Amino acid sequence: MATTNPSFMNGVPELLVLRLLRGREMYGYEIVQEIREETGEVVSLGEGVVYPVLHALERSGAITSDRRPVGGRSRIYYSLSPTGAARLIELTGLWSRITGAVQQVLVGGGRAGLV
Amino acid sequence: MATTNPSFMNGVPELLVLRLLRGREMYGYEIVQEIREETGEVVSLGEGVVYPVLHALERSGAITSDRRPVGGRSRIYYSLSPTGAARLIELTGLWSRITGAVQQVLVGGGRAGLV
DNA sequence: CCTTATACCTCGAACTGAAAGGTATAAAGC
DNA sequence: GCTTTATACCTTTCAGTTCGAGGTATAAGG
Repeated sequence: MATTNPSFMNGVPELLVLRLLRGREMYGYEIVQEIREETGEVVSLGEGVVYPVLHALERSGAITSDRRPVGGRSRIYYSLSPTGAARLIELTGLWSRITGAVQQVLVGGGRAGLV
Repeated sequence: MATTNPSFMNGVPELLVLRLLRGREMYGYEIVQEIREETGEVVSLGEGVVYPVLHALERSGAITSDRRPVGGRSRIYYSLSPTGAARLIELTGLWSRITGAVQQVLVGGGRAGLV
């Protein structure tokens, strides 16, 4: 089943967000910075990417939100739900298969019938 | 045109095509099938993706074409130019950095201050 | 005060890549 | 002889993502 439709390389922002939320609950602004930092700025998703992803994930039940005032300011903390954990596993596997496939071509040369 | 940000995850078709052409000259139809085969159908780029990529690469001087009749039918063989070889190196490095960065987040957990 | 940092948000533009369709020849099947 | 299948090229249209820019509001620092 060669997953065709959605542009085979997409959903990386979703994957990253889910993965970060696996460890602890976080709020949007924090996620934006965390991705930037942890990837050494190689991947830098803006708020215009992260917030919509968060909203879509919440709508689909993958994460839950909890609005909390912190020092006078208001933050929305998101946590991973079981659904989200499953989705994370799914996306991680997909990512792994795709990068593996690309790597296969990159190394290629004369694929010595491994598999 | 001001090269907007090309979505950090793009250009994989271009990368794959360039890589395949590194080994030998190939024609479009062949490239389509080769990608399908070599990735075990995980990545399956249609002709609607490959042909435009080939044309863009030729326009940019990364590859050259040579139309040849083979058994009554006409094929356009493409070869990598020095420019294309450089582009391949560039894209390979980019791909490597990006997948590395994503991996960094995926493994993450407690990045022990490496850098 | 006024700028900077935090923290949220949305919309429009841009770009990809997917699908589908279109042409033409050769070979194989009926 | 005719039709289907495989080869081989190509383009256009469409949908989905991501990006950038902009917009609101509070708190803190100069």
